Amino acid sequence: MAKVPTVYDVAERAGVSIATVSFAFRKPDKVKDSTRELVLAAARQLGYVPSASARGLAHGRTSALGLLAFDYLLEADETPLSTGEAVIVDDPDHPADFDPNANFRMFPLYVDEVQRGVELECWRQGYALMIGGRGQATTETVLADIAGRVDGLAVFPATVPADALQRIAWRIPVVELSEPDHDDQLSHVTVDNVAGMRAITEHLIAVHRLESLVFVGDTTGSDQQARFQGFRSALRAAGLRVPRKSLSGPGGVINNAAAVVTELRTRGPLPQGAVCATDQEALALMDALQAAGLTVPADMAVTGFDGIAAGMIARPPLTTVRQPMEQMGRAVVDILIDRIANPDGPRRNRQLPVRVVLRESCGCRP
Amino acid sequence: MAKVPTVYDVAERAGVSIATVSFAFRKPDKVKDSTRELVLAAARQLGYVPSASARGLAHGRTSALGLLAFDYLLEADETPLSTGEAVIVDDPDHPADFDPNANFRMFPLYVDEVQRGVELECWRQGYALMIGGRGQATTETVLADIAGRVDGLAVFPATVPADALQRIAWRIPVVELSEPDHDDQLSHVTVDNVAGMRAITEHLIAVHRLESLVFVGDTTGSDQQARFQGFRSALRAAGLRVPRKSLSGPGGVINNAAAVVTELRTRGPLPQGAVCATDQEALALMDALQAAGLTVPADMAVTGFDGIAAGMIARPPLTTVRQPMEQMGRAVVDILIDRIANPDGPRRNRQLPVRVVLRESCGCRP
DNA sequence: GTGAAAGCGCTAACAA
DNA sequence: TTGTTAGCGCTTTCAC
Repeated sequence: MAKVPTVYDVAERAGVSIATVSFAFRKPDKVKDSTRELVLAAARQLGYVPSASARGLAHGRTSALGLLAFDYLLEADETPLSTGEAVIVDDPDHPADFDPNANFRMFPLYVDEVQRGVELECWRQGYALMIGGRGQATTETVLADIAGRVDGLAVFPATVPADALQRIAWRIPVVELSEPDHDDQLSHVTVDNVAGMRAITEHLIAVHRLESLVFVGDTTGSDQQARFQGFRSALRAAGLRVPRKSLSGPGGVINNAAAVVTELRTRGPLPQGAVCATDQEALALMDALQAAGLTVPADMAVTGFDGIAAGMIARPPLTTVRQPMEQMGRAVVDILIDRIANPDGPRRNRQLPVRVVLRESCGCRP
Repeated sequence: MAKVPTVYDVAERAGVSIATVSFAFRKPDKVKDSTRELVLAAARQLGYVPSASARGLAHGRTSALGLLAFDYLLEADETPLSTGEAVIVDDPDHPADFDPNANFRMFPLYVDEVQRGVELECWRQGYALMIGGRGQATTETVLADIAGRVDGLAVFPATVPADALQRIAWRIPVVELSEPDHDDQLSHVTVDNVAGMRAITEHLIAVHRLESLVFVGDTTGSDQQARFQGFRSALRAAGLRVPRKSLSGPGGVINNAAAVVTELRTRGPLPQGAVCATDQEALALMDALQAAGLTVPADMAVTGFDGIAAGMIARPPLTTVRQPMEQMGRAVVDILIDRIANPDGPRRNRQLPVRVVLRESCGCRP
């Protein structure tokens, strides 16, 4: 790459001062038409591209927002680049990327859809988006790295240590997703997990007449906690037996669904339905159930929560509670931009509605 | 937001010079352990976050890559934020975001999956990713904006004017996706469209014994051009009649599939199969065919190209040629990083293999 | 309407 | 090992 042209080069070429060059770009009407043309032409000839770093430094803002993505499901296997020549048809060497079904189980997930909402809204509002996270080195480092580049930051839950986040929030507005307000500096975007889970559980009870239900899944996160609570409240309201705790195999349901199924069977008669904390856990459970020779929903109904795409292509298609993920992403940006414009205003929280999506895994017919 | 702490503040607090602060962060081993601790502690207390702008300016690189996303399918309707309270179940006011099927017709598409590959590889290699584009104001402006922030840039085909891209490429490495090398400054990542399309056409001919085939879809892009060519070459090799041009309704197939179906029917006997340039066009065609009372694949087989998710949940599931999208994204980053490290090296081109995915729309049984 | 000049916060020689 | 200092490229008063 040859030397990168700067304002100075443009100024020299156009025979004006650097201030004029700057004005020509930023305040076109503060410059005489003819000089502006002159400057723009010079810039064009030189291939001048303003440095965002310099601009950000001088101006004090970057006009970019940041998003820190998950660390939940880090891509363990660094899918190698395919080596082959440009060939076709059956290539069992690259199953992961070439098997759409396998691929679809991992993407798009909750994070991805929310991220998309963030992207769309950012662009709509003229912001660039800096994304970092998933699988990157030290979370703390990445955090600071991203935070240093943007005017506002969005983070997924449990992505970074709370105190680190606090520190950032002191500097720029931060929105945390799917995490209740814990009286910090952060703004929050959440959904009504309790009501969503209560509704889907009520459906199982009222429509499918199920009476013995279990809750399956990790309940560490506050989202999941709330879902468990919604489940229990529906059972309680219906006068049914309320399980005290969630079933969650050692190491989580997703990688240990078989163990969960075993536990389910050894406990006595199989429950009529399993309400899962997330779609991914529900899908893993369905797989394990079917691997054990059981049929969903005949032997046991299964429901999820989130509304990820994989639920649609599952057999049977998964009944679930869908979060308005794109909207959540948009809300995040909305809040961030508001907070940037209004740094001294109060932090904002926003709760969005969820929706029950009835498919077949609960016993509904297509 | 209170005053943002800088190196100076940290230095003062720690009783050292700013250089030491900088070193403590960047070259920890060039600083005595005790002073480093001191500095880090001071930084922590102050909530210091290094400014990426300043760093980028001083150091000459940003350690971020850029991706300029599509303008193809701009989201016409700026989905408004849902207004309601946190409620549940049936909310016909927000169909788009809440109807998973509708949603998955638009996401993830080709761009999205490639983008994901870019993200994963960026993070794996310790780069942040700046994304811009889709739906954003003037493409030229955005281009410069993004380009000014990053060390390397990836662009989707037909996203920006060639000359603008040239100018950027003179400054930082640029990789263009799905576009053949046209002897510019750019590097390229492509797939073997010709071979892929030839293979799927051969499948129709050899396995399903179809003899009258049409090609449907826009052939403006070079990707699509190559696919049409592959289609023709398969027909020619089989000694079948080779259509001279593609069928593409006014304004494209996607929004005008009904017109294409009408044309198909008025031309004489319905062809036995329609080979489409892209999955999206194939899906639109299938919809229109079914709306006209025809059955796929009985009345007419349909195939696509790309391997987007929507093809899997279509009825019947879409037979297609899948591009290794994640790999393409990873390859892009790979090239970019190589070119950054090696600015004077030659530009690089890379072609990846595609794969035929047989589902039901071609006549194959599940 | 245009130019001169003072930073913005950080890095990297070079000195000490 | 640490400090001094000169930029990095741009924005933005303030003069002219």
